[in-house]
Formats: sequence, C-alpha cells, structure tokens
Amino acid sequence: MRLLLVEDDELLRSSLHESLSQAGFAVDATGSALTADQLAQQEDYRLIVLDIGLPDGDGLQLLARWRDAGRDLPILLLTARDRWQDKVNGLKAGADDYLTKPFHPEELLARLQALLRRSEGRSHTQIQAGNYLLDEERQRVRTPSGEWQPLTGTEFRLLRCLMSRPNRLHPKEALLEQLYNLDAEPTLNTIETYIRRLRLLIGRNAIKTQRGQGYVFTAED
Amino acid sequence: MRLLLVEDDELLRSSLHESLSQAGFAVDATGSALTADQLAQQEDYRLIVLDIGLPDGDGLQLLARWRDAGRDLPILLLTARDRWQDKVNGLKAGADDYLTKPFHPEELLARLQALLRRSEGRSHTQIQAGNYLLDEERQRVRTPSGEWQPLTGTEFRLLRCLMSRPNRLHPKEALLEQLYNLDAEPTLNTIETYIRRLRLLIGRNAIKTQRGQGYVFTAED
DNA sequence: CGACGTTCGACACAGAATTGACAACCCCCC
DNA sequence: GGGGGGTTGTCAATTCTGTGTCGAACGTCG
Repeated sequence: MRLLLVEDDELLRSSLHESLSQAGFAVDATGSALTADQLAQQEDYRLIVLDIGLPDGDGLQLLARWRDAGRDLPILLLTARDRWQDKVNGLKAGADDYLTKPFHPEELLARLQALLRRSEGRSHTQIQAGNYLLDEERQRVRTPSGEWQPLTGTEFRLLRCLMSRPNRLHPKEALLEQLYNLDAEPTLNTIETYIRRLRLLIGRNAIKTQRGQGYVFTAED
Repeated sequence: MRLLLVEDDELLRSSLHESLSQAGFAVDATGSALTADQLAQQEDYRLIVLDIGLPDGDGLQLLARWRDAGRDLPILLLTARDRWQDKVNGLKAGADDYLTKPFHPEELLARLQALLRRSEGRSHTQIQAGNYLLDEERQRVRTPSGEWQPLTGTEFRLLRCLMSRPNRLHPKEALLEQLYNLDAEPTLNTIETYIRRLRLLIGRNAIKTQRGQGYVFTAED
C-alpha cells in the first residue's frame, strides 16, 4: 500500500515514516511542497498524509490543486493549529480527515486504516475474493479448503494488492511500486519469487499469469 | 491494565494510586483537568477514575468532551457532593458509575473490576479462552492439562491482556503500554522475556508469535 | 529450433525472536 | 538492621526466519 507523507518537521517525519512503514505501508516522505506536488502527480499513491504548514507553500493549496486536477484518493491533513476555521477550510478543500498535533502514531494509523476501508467501501478488516478471505489483522488468508494460512509481511502485502482488485491485471512493475518505496526497489524477480511462494501457500490456480503482461487474481477458477 | 486517575486532593490521589497499583493497574495520576485531558487523548487507557470538582476545570465538561470525541471506555466519577443532581448530570454526560466520598478503597476497586467485566462483556471474575482459565482473584491460570499454575504479578497482567482478547494481535508496544504507566516503561525485550516465562509455565503453543507484528493468544489447537 | 519470459531451488544476509544468565530490587521474617 | 527467597528488568549470545538475488531449468511462442 503506497503512501505519501508530507511533513516539514524532520523529527516528526522520520518518526512517522518509521511507524507507517512498520504498519506495512510503502512510504515516501518529503518536507517540501514542491516535491510533494511532483510526487503526487507522478507516483501512484493510495493515500496521502499532508501537513498544512509547509515552508515553501501552503498545504491547503496543494490539496485544492490535487482535487481540482481530479485526484481522488484519501487525504488526511495534519496541523499544529487547532483552530475551528482551519478544520473547516481543510475539509472544504477536499480533505477526508483531519488530525491536530500532537497525536499518537496509533491514532494516525487507526484513522488511515479507517480511511482506506471507507475508500474501498469495506467496513471490516477482511478482504474477500471468491473463496479466499484475507484477514488483515492476523495477516493470514483462508483458502477455499477452509484452512488458515499465515503469511509473512511481504507475502501478505502482495496478496492484498492482488485480492483488493481481483480479476484485474496487475503488471509486475505496478506491484513493485505498491510494495516498495522509491528508496529501495528490488528486482522484478522478487515479485516473481513471491508469486511463486504465494502459489505454494494458497494453491497455484488462484493467481494466473498473463505472459508478458502481469498477474491476475481470479477467485472462481 | 492501564488506568487514568484524576483527583486533585493530593492525599487521596497518592493513596488511591497506591492501592490501585497494588491491585495490578498501571496507573497514571494527575490533579489537573488540563493534563487529564491531554493524557486521556494520548494514552490508551482501559479505565478512567475522574473527580468532578477540579481546580482548573470541571470534570463533567471533560467527561462530556471525551464522550463527544467518541472515546468509549468505562469512566467512574468521584465527588464530594452527594447531591442528586450531580449524579444525574454525571450519568447523563456519559459516566458509567458513580462514587461519593468518602468511600473505602475496596469499594472503588470492586466497582472498577465490575466496570471492566461489564465492558468486556463477562459476568464473573474469570477469563476463559479455549482450554485456559484465568482466575483473577487468585492470580493463577488453569492449563488444558487441568493443573493450576500460580503467576507472578507481571506474568499475570501480561497473560490477562492476551487472554482478554484471544485470537487478536497484540503488538509488543501495546502490551508495554498496558502493563506500565508513563513513569517507568521498560524495554520491549521485557515483554519478550515474560512471553517466554509464560510459555514455560502454560505451554509454548498457546501464545503464537507473529514475526514483526506481535503475539496472539490462541486457545484452539 | 531459438529467444524470451517464467518458474524453481538454493543461498546469503539482516533483522527479529529466543534464550540463559545476571544484577537490582522488594518484601518478609528473623 | 540484616539476611534470604522471590520477582523484575536488562544484557549479550544464539537461534531462527523472512527477504531478495542468482543462475539454472522450464515453457511457450514465434
């Protein structure tokens, strides 16, 4: 799950980077409004955490610009200011949620999860695709045979990508982008290897390969 | 079990701190409405004991604010005033229970335990999870083999955290938070060590580790 | 048949969890 | 006050497991 974090305070930024990565997000972080703008347009994020007060530009303007451009993804605002007006302006400009500093990383996480669920139209922390059921909390998947299969971190994230959009084509490059941030993108072969591991775990027919194109998760065989 | 105590009378506060800690709670105590408000928002308490009459703010307002913010945890009110109106206002504002001074520490304890039980949806003083049974009174656990295993204070508190939410993921950080108050948070390794001790006592398969995520208490198999 | 993409098994490294030992501490009893 | 048993938290060594990469084997398509 790719995520953009825009926060100019270095300490807070690195600490959030830390805890968000921990929670399984692929995080790109920046403190500059300019960079943020570029990244948001170039990369395929599922979620943006945006500080309102930036040294080289106003977060609210960024937000408004993205929305004007038709960018439709959950955006959560951060701000030191606890003022009623900011909140209203932020939500008016198209933010999906709002958090005032100081806050606890857990609270941010909880809100992000809630946002994601809402944006994907789910209410529970489980993703269903055909006979497969993905348990986000326990990081495991129930196979058609009914048994729960525990997954490692990367296996889980990859499968979540696939299962959250079943019957759709996922190019290897796209999967790579979703799983890793700009800093450390491994080889395409990594994806292939993990696809193989997943097939061993949950059955080889759930994930079909489209030669030269990518992979497709198909529930009904 | 993390608990917030808000009481401005220093004597009473420290005495309650004492007896609550004794009873196995991780207590943070304050006499200021302001501090209380911050703590309640930042920390993950399971329970709040709140004095109505505070020097720098009204306890009732605090209570109402927390409830408005969606904070859903048992809150017990304390007050010197024994007036009918206060009681009504308190409960109306969202309190779960009410105790008028002076009272006996044991009574407070009993009510807190009852509140906790109720909030966790159980009626008696034992927690059951699969073949395991945790006896809160005597701080011991019955293993599937049928023998009672006495626990030390920390072992017991940790196991209670795990067993009160079986089959759920408990990150080490969360366990730390629940076991200790702000004053003294030990290392994460402490949790690991106690997990090990518990496993030696009650069998190694009851507590599963989810690498990089935390621990899960699983009753079955 | 040759070229290319995919699968597969094996491996090295890093980071996480487990483990055993230990020192500080507390509490109770002498 | 002064031991002594039990509890508590930390440290360092060790074991374990997840991760990403490589190269060989395999299929598939032209």
